[in-house]
Amino acid sequence: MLKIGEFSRLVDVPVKTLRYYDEIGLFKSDYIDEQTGYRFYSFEQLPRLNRLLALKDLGLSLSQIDQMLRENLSADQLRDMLVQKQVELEDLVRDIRERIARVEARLSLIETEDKMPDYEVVIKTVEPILVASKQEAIPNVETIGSVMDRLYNAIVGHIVKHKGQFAGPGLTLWHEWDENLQAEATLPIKKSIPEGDGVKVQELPSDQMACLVHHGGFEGFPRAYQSIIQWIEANGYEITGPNRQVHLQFSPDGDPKNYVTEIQFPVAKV
Amino acid sequence: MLKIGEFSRLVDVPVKTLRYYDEIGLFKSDYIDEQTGYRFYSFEQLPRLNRLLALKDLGLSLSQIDQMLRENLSADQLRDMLVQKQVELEDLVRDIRERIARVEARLSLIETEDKMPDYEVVIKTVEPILVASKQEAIPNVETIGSVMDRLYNAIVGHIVKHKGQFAGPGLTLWHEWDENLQAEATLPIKKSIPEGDGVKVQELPSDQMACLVHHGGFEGFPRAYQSIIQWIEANGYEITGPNRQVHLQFSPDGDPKNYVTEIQFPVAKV
DNA sequence: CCTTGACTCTCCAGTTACTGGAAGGTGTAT
DNA sequence: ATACACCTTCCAGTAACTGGAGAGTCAAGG
Repeated sequence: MLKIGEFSRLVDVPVKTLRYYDEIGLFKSDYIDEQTGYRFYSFEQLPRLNRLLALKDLGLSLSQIDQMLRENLSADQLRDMLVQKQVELEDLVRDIRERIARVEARLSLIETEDKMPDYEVVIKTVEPILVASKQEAIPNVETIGSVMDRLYNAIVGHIVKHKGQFAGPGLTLWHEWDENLQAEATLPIKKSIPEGDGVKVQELPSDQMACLVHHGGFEGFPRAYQSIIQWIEANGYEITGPNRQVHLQFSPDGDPKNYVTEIQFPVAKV
Repeated sequence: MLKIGEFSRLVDVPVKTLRYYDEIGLFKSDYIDEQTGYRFYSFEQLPRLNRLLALKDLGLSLSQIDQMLRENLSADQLRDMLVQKQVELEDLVRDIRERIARVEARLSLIETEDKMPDYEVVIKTVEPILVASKQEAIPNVETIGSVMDRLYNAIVGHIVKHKGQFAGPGLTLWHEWDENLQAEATLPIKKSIPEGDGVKVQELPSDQMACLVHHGGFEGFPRAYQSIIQWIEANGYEITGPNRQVHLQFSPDGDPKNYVTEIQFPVAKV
């Protein structure tokens, strides 16, 4: 019979931890002196504790270990648990690898720019959203403003005509980037309305998006786009569809300095 | 101004989490209605939150992030933190890889034996220990018992002669395994005593040991040794010195069934 | 105008696997 | 007798939330 301190030294487990295992019923002392409350451990307990430590070393939780020690389960069950743990650990390694890649991307950004980046890119999942939309080709960059105005006005008119309810800020989808610029203006609505007047009604799907928030007028967009695209490449994603501009704060006659636009690119891991 | 739920949807962060960040002062709402206590958030807060999320994505703790957002630190400090994080993450990956290897080793053990292993091997660090010891060659396996008896008796005699104090169970070191078997019997003592009678006094160093506890007589040792050596190989360790048998429970005239012996091999990762 | 349902508030408890500390009792060596 | 090493219980804290109870607020529909 060994006192807790001796046993602790023998098995190289802190006294506090042994008391904790005792408390939660995972590993009880063999015998307790009723007078003093001293715990005593025996050599016969060593196999159980060593099994416990070995399983802990595999990364299993104490409650899992408790289960395994209590009901001595079949080899099949045991193998299942271990295989599951294996998968879990491999997932974890992948996650951490990605994280390391992000840290490295940021480090290289610091090397080149010598400061925190201007824009922060975050990955998030957007909800599906019901919108009324209208699409049009844009002949050249100078006309973007007027075309978008026209598209949004047409959608607003159509929604009002059908007594639809607005459900949030407008967002523009960019379908083509080459010579023939294709923009789709959309306005979220609460319930579906009939199509017509060149206005389509559709649900934009839920998707994983790389997002960046831009404050100010459109003249700052090129830098913002450059940042987000650079980030997407540096972090091993690829673009999987049309990007969005969410006009969080916008009024056609307001001061562009107060505009807030979120740029979103649907992405997936390469 | 957005209510917490709207803001939550915008940034894809749970309401509960926003309230928590508010509570710990990491990210406060822009304005609180004094009547209702409702929190309101503004678009101007987006950059700060996005930076926060980006840093969290790198695996930094909230208190580190708080620090980084509060005092906007130099590029050097930032780089240091990131490099440190990088090292930390790489260590973590290594740890998990080892864990995966252990899980795989156990799985393959299950495949071959179709049950939990008889012996559990654990890695632990043993404390340095002061011992009186005597070494001798053992001509053949049959004589082990008598030789060990003689050695231990000699050491006991020597310790008693010098009024030394015993400090725990005896342990045997095995120096050579080939034809010429070399065993060193040792007995822990509390304080140093003079050498003599062929008895040496030395401090066994602290070391990392692969350990296994065997219950019963010496006839079971071959299987135990096989198990531990197999484990050491399967888990990518190598043996770095003489192994020990710690005679936790032993008396020369007791019933061998009650013997408890811990077999320890000093090991290091390959 | 009232009700309903969605939303918000605060406060409290629980999660994991311990770790640290305080206050007080026990065992042994000098 | 006393010092000290060791043991006991109980309480609090860790990180980053998550869940729930009970109560107040807001906007839309009937």
